[in-house]
Amino acid sequence: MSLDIQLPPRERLLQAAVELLANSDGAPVSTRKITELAGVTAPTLYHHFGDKEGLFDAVVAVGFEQYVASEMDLEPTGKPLDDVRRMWDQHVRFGIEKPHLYLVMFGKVRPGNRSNRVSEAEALLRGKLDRAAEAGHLNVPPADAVRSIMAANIGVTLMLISEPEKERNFELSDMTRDAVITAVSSEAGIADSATPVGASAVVVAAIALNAALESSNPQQLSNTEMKMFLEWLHRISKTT
Amino acid sequence: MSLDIQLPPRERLLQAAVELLANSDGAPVSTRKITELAGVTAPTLYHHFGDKEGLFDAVVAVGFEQYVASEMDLEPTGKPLDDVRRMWDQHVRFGIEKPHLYLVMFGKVRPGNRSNRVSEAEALLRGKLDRAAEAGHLNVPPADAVRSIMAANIGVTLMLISEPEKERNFELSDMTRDAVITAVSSEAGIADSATPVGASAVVVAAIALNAALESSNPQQLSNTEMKMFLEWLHRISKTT
DNA sequence: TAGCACCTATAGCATTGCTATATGAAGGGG
DNA sequence: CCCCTTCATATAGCAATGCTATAGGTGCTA
Repeated sequence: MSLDIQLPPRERLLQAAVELLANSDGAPVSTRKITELAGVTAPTLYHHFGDKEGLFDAVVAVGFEQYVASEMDLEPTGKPLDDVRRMWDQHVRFGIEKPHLYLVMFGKVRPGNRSNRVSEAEALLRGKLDRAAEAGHLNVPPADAVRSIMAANIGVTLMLISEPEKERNFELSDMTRDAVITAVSSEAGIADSATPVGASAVVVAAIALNAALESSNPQQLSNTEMKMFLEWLHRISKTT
Repeated sequence: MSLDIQLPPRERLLQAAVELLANSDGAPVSTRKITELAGVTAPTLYHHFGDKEGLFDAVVAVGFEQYVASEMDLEPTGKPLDDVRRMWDQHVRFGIEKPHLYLVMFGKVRPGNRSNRVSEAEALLRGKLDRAAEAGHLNVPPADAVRSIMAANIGVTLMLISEPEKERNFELSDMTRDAVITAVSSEAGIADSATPVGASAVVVAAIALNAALESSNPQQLSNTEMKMFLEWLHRISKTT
């Protein structure tokens, strides 16, 4: 019942913890089971990790390295918001593939006491969103965008994990992902490659904007600016 | 250190459990502390609730009754999607006000094993969304809409709970709420009564145009014109 | 009063996380 | 070669945990 491969005890403990954590369905894993599987006695565990929590922190750290690596593996597409979409998908995939690890990493919420894992994951997203903001693709401050996206991403992943494997509907993820990303981006949903062709969309949107402007004049533009803007808008609307 | 008010032991146990759960910051609550506070011995607890989990289930059941009651308290506005928005807000409020209870109700995720509490909460939303669908306000099947909204709602609430009280930014909630609801609704946000007055119609239209322009550049404007046009468009889109 | 169902208490078991203390092994300086 | 230090592991056991076998009230109905 012990791990055959002869590794240093520290590694064996980590490996045993990972294995037991993965196999015991969310039920708490005892240090005794871990040390037994690792072929080691209790004090060894506490010598290396100080604490049960320390051991699990180490496990989580390993998992998080994998997480970061998998997020970094994605080559930038040049479009920051597309990168964000792929990071979302990667996040969900990670959660589905290693649900127990994910739950320890992102599922253990404590009031007023956010895990720094979540913060680190946010930082990864933040990088992309900053670039998106620089490129004028963002509608809201990147800090706000990151939290909204992250919250939804975690919520969706938790829900998918909680569902029986057979019932999992990943459209939930795509739908929610596009919803929140669209909401923070100035690309709006129409920009989605899934939507029709170019010219007509421009015309339709231009007409709509024209109509909207007629009913309420925003103060963001001066009178002269607005006049010119409307003129251009008119020109665009007349495109074929 | 025991509860003065003389209630039946069952109620005292429940009350003690609630109190300890609320005060011990996420740390596990021992049955001994509970029975001690309730002025009762261990077997009494197990007689009434069978299990520690049974006791907490009862606590959660009580909390859930409060949750449902608070959701039911909202009078229908006649616009199902507005009702959904108010239910979202109520959900978040409940989580913020009783974080520990909320975490037990919605935060304990187990792989492939969803709590029926969550399902019940979904059912409440489902009612409104079915009505929205009947009225033709939905873009996707109500079953899909419910899951997306619920996942985001829980994700946002968990994130708000995890943040230090002082840093809580409830705009996160509003933003994400409108994002997911808009995404599933065919109202396309513009007609939405919840999105304030005229100005936002301009914003939405501007965003749409911006998006359309990105995928296809019309030749009606020169490069410099287009650059300026986009700049102004951007400014308009940033209206509140 | 007797019987009966219901509720509660005494005392203790097995398991949990963790530790005070001791033992072993490896290396370096005399 | 021996001693000393340092690191790593083991022996044995503690306090706290969830839970229970058993027995003792307590209030009804007959």
